Amino acid sequence: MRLYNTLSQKIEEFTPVTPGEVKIYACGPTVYNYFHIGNSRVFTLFDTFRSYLRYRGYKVTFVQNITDIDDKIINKAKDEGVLWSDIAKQYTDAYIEDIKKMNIELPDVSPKATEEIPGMLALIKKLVDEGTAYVSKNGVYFEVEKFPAYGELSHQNLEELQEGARVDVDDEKKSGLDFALWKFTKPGEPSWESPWGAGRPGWHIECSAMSSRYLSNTFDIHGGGADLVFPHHENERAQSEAANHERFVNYWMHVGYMNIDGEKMSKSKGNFVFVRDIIKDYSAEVIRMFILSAHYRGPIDFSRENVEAVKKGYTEISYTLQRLAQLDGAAPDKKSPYIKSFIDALDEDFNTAKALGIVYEAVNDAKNLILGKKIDKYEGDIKANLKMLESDIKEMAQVLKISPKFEAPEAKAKELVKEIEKMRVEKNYEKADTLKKEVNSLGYLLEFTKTGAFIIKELK
RNA sequence: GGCGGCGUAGCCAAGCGGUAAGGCACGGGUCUGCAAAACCCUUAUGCAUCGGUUCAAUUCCGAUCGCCGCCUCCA
Repeated sequence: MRLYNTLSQKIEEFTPVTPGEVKIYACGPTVYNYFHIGNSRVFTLFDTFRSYLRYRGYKVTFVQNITDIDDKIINKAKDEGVLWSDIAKQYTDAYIEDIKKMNIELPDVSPKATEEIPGMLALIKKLVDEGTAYVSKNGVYFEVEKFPAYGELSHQNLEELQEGARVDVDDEKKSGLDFALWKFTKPGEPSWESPWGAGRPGWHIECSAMSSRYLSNTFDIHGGGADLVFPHHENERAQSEAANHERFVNYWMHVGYMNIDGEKMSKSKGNFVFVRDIIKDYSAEVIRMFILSAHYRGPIDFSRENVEAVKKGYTEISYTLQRLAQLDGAAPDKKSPYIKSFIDALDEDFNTAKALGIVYEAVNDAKNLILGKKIDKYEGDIKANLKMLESDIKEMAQVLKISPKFEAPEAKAKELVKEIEKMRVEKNYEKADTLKKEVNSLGYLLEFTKTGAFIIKELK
């Protein structure tokens, strides 16, 4: 398998630290609001990636933090006149609800910042003791000058960063680029004790502490949205490597933005759609398929029209699987060449768009074989080939977690169809049409083909 | 100003040195008693523009134009 690494800006062969195991850390939500479809791109992408890694035989450990203490949470609490911890609790619960609605598996570990303070303090202490961090009036700061590799991940050099810096210069800091590891308490704000004074953690330190604790100092893959490359991941890397004197992360995976009308969807622009709203109109599978329809590193433009188009494709897959399920026979002990193409596509920097194209091709073959068309690459018994395709399509859909859910047609529908077939033989078309309408009203589409009648549960 | 990305048919989207996957839409047709979100065909001598390298470029290099993003909280 090969993956693009933000650090090297190249696609590299993926080699895990421990053979057969993959340790992944992805930055999770700051719980001050519901998450939107753009945020869910990262969650969905890593969830699908996790599924694929398992399919490829890896044991996966996936850690994703929950930032439950932060300026935005404090501000929201002030605005609403409630406790900051109530805000954190409310939106943590909402996050878990929404994740479940999206059929995203919860991480193996979901550490909360407020429960990991000791680990963060230990890390900060190391940095202070070694002189990489210093204590100022407002908090404890990481001194960027002391970490020569600073800027490598985001491909910036210090001078340019300093020139471009739009940050207000804080006289208490040695450099505008230095960032807070620990912020001393301001009146009315939550705080924890520390050797340097009461305060709360800076934003970046939690990920460094948690990834070390739950994965290891050096782990395989660190991911998140492309907007985290700088400063968040750059800072994490600086802290961790300065403290541990070990390589922090082997592969950095960054997911592109979801746009609306060509512009990044973001909470500050207000051009977002909450997952809890869109999920009312589209199934988790359709939304996931929409997200997977573009390569993860590029942008994807959200619009109802684009999701609608994907939904039609999804419906086609569902209908074909329903048709296949109604054929008797067992899958033979072999696979179509599509499985290999599918793996090849995903092995090359997780190209889900290409993989989806392969699913469609398999679906198309199945449709044609059902009609009794000859396709050169399929030899032998048609039903066996169809059952093979059914098994393969299901396999691919399961890996991508876009499996259509459907049940066998209900008994009443089957009876009616038998009756319709009888009427057709008797050329009693009037009666047949009446019965057809009855089946339609049960929510089924009917197809009469040479291979037989198919009863398909209609997707709305 | 620095850094990064993008520009492929009406729309979405792969491909990234060897002659344009796939999806949606449109149009034409076929099967069918009638149907079918059933099937077939059609749709880019062309991949923003202009140059260059090469036997060969959408793919590499350079320039130009346009769009977007990061450099400030952001997935």
